[in-house]
Amino acid sequence: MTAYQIIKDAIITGKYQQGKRLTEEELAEQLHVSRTPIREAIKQLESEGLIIPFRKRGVIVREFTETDIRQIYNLRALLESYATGEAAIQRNEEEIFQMEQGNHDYEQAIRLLNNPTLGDIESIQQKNQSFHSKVFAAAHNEHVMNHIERVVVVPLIFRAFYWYSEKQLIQSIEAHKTILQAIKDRESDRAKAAMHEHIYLGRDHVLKHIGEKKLTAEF
Amino acid sequence: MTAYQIIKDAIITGKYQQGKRLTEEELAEQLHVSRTPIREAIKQLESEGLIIPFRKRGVIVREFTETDIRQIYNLRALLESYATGEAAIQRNEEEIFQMEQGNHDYEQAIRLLNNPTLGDIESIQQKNQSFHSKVFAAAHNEHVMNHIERVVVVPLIFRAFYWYSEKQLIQSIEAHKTILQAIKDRESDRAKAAMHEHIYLGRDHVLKHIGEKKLTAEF
DNA sequence: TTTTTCAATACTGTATACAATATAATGAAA
DNA sequence: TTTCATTATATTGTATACAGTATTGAAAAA
Repeated sequence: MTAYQIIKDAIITGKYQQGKRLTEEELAEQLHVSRTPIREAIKQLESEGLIIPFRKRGVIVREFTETDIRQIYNLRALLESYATGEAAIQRNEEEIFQMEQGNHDYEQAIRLLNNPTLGDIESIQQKNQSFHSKVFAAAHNEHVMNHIERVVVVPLIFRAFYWYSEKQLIQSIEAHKTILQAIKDRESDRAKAAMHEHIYLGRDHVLKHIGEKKLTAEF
Repeated sequence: MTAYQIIKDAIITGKYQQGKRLTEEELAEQLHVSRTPIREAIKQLESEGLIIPFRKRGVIVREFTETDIRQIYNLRALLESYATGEAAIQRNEEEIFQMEQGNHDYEQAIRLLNNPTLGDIESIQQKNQSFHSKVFAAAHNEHVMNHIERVVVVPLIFRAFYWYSEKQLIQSIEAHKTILQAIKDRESDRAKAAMHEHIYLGRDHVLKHIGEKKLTAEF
């Protein structure tokens, strides 16, 4: 694990809470490395928008407002739906197989769920992302892919899965199946629209819950 | 000027040609700085996709194929048209004024053009970008803005403005005016579509000319 | 008390030396 | 002559010292 990954994880999981100030020296000591790799990590995280400079005295972990979250999800919807539409045109049989497998894994993980732990949630989240990635890969468009990967990962949002009811999780499997079928049928517009809607459902789910329960580190 | 900006400019202007290999030490010597700021610059340029690692022995300036150019312009069209549609909804009077001023400056620069030098072309290009930026600013969406800023860099390498005829330049002023009017009228879809088309014209212009005259550093 | 000036300090920014490592070159074995 | 193992070398990765600078705090002036 690089310093970059460690710090990023600490932010995403909420170990470094929003608004927390970080200095190079402090991080270097915590991770038992020199300031050099820490500086590198900070620069990168800054460019990703996860931290922001704090008047030449280190950085602070960025706080995301409801507006930020809405804008980020809308951007995701824009990019991912575009890529999905392209995937419906460019995909080959091998990629169809990969996507089917990806969604199968996702479905399995959900069906086996019972009294989920934080680790289970993370695993589900990861399998969901893996399915999405397989869809984008089928678009054969490196540039769109890069932009999708750069869309800000909002801290603590992985917990959205924690808030899903069993019914909602099963609906998300169905959404994946709809997307996949449209891609198989080369119905580009339909695949695109289905992905768009799928992400909007996720967005609204998150927005509904951040109101109820503020995103904090306590779990 | 930071090391980052110097190297980036050298790539955009073609001083460092596509395929050229660069090492930290070499760059450090050329720019009369130590390897530290060079490393920082390289990391950033790598993340922007302008250079790619060359088997742990420095980096090479990335080469872009016709497919890359098409994909990048399509992505630009997607993001910029989205932002333009949002701008038509979110804009305020001050921003309208800024956009008008921006396009006025662009028009002036073109009308005064006569036997243009490379500097003139660069100035026009910059004024065009300035107008576009003012449109995106009116969208009040930092996240989309960040993505747009990342996608407009590569097209700079291909110097679209160098090949524009006077007639085409005047057409681009008109396109800006159409976009601006739609934003003023809060006609979101129309503004979006006009921007989309404007960028597609730019794309096709570039694609047409990369075949004719190879893009080299001699200028 | 409020504002201004100045010094202290808490940092970041840069240079440099050295460690680690992948690649290239060399020579030995097949 | 080709393949494999070994050494040399080019180059990145990391630690560290010191330079530079904005911010803070303290003292002096208003």
